[in-house]
Amino acid sequence: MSDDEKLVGEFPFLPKQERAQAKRNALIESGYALFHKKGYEQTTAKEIAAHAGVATGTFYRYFSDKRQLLMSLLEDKIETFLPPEISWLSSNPVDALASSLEIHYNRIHEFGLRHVLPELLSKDSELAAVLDNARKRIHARIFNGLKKAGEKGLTWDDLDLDTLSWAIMMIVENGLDKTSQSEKPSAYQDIAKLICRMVFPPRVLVQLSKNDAEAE
Amino acid sequence: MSDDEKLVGEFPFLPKQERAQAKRNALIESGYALFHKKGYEQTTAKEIAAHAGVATGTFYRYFSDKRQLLMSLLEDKIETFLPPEISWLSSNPVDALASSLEIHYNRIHEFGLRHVLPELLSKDSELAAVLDNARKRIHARIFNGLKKAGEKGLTWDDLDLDTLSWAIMMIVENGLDKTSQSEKPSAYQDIAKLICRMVFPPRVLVQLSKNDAEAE
Amino acid sequence: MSDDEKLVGEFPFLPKQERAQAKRNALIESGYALFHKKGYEQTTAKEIAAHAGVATGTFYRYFSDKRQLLMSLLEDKIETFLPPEISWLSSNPVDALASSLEIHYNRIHEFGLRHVLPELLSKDSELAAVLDNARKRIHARIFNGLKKAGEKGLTWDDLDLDTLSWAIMMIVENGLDKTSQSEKPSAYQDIAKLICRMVFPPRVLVQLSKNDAEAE
Amino acid sequence: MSDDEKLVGEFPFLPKQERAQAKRNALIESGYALFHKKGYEQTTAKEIAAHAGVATGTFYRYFSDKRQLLMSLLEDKIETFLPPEISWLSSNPVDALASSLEIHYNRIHEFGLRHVLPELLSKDSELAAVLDNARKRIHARIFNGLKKAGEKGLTWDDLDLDTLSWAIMMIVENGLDKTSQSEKPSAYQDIAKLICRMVFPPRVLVQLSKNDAEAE
DNA sequence: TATGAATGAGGGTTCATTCAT
DNA sequence: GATGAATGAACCCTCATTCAT
Repeated sequence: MSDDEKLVGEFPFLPKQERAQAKRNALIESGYALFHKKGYEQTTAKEIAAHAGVATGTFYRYFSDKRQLLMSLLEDKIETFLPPEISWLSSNPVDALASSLEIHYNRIHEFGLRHVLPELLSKDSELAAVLDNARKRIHARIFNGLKKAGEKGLTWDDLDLDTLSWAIMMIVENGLDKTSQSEKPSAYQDIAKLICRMVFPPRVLVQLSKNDAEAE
Repeated sequence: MSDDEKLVGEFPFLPKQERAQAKRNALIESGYALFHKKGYEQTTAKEIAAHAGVATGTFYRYFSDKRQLLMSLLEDKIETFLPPEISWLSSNPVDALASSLEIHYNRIHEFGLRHVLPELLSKDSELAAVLDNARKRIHARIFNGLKKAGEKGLTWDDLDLDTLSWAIMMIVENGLDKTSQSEKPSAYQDIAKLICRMVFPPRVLVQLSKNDAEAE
Repeated sequence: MSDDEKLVGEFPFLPKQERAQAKRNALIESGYALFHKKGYEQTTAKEIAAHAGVATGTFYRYFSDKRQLLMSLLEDKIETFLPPEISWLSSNPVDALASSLEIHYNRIHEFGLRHVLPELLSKDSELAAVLDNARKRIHARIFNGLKKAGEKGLTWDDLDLDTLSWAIMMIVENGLDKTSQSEKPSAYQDIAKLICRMVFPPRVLVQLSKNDAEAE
Repeated sequence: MSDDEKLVGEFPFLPKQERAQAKRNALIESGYALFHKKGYEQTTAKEIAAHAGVATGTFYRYFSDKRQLLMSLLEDKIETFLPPEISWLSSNPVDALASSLEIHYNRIHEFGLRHVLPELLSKDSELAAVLDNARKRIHARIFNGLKKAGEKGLTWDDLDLDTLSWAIMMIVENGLDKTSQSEKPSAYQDIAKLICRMVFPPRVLVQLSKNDAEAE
């Protein structure tokens, strides 16, 4: 399956750029894996290089230092932070939300770098900017979804959308693993229900599910 | 010239134990201040000792290492994490909650170690345990408050209290500073309202404020 | 766009050897320029190659290492060290010497490698030999000039020509820039006068300038 | 002979400050020895520490880096650069100068750092300043000696003292080792004679030695 | 006990040199 | 030949920890 072996007689190479790209990616993946496993400060450039199967010096061909690798890593992976679009207008918002949450929590969990970042933020404003930007995008995405729902007259009419988006983000952003001792199957349903109660007045929820029932 | 040498046969002001205790405290406070300002990894034992006005070696008489100082520090300060008791039963739960939130956010903000901790957790399970324990206490406190309210029939009747407590904790634990660009005066009110909507059905909120009005 | 590719069936302008020679020269010139600007130790092979417009590896086709390039460089440029022939017999030796000095100081100054070499000498006897050889040639040139003047009976009759040549070399070799704060226009004249006093007894100087006056 | 062993029962220490000073000195001496032997760039901080019998880190307690050790070293040793006071007024200036030269050349030779410095000067202006200052002191010392002789009417009356001092400095500063192949016993005498010819008109030299003869 | 000088392993980074393409 | 990515030994420097005083 290796890209290096095709036909007879070996053509053992990718064009230069691709090979370099591959190496760069290997370093990013190694950085990711090791930051994830051991934390950022505890991981050395040497280790990352070794894990990627290249020499120490090669690390510095692709990245000016460890920090810059982290930045690249984040830019590559930051999409993971974005929650999926939430369809508030669906006939059954609780279920829809629950399934969105499940997908998102899994992605977040898979992207295990959240706990690596906080200490760095205070001393690295560029990094902070990258993350802050990601956060703003999440917030905006939630905000816009809610706004559409609001325009249809579905939400509470005295909502502060900014605060609400933020609160949802807080819930969405923090994995379930914190209290994972319980890990009950209905967790996503329960969270979805809570969030819906912040968003919709009860009558809307009833109405929506009635539509749902009729539609069946 | 030392404080310890005056006249003959001087009495040290504090019994030995107390003086040692004072030194220990000075180290903890210095550690706290420096971790806060520069981050945990960026702070050296020497700096902490210097800041506390003792010699480097003295640090190691009181703490086996930097990590252990952090643990002690947390045990001293962890109370700050605990939100104040929330009086869900108050006649005006939104206002009561808003004011509790404000107090708590301020305390959390003042305790600036939150951003120092996460990376350490992954490699130090003992530390994780300390924090997890704090978290459990917060959760329990919220949980119990809600339970009492539930027993009075005030809350939604299909609540999963565990999940709800957790969601409130997520909102409560994460400072407002994240989206601090807005920083509107009504922020606490808005958050409190959202939380109350997760907890109480509308009619209860109406009822409670009616009581409130009548009481006046 | 390369110079090598124009039309079909292009003739390379230079035979292979010449092109190689050109590359070699480019490397030497680049080495010279960079050693001059940044010092020997501070200049990397990569930089020299880049400055010469060739790949790093190409450097090592032409020179076994950086040191060897320096040697070649010196062999190319060492002529600059040689002071111009000094015409002691001229009717006005002071003026003649002054003008020779001016020319030589300028050449020495333009060849800015003097400050690069000394440290290398102690650890590289081959390099030391190259420079020592250059020095011997300078010494010999001065020595022979003086000898001719001596044979005409013009110099002090108790001169040790070896020592005198050496002393002149010391003065000639070290630029004026050391005490350049003064930088007076008469500097070369003054030095020339001093040197002439080491070489000629006063009466010869008088005699020579008398001839000079008569000749006019 | 060690300072550590006196009497019975060992009193194995110097007061703290002295021990620190001793260590600092050991480092300076080691730096000196190694710079001398291998050159500045070729000597590592680790080596200096090892040679001084201390750990690498100890080096950095006493010096911020290698460069700073060099500066201290120079400040310690720079006196060696200063030639001894030259007594131009002595009855036999050639002999007096010859003996001064011999002393100075030996000192210079013993202080083998001259060849270490030049490359550094171009990139380290602080270091350049230290050396420039030393040079100025040498120049001033020679200058003043000459001035006194001039005031007594002993020297050529059309001397530019600045240039003359500089020329003498060039001769004095550069060891004999350059052309050391010859190394004849009369070398100092010969040089002294040359210098005296730059300074004194012949009649003064004659006069002075006549005085000398009479005094005997 | 308190001190702070000393330790030395280990981190980040550079660069002369090689070698597959 | 020419290329330039890759190598890895070696550099500089830091700092957690020890220990003689």
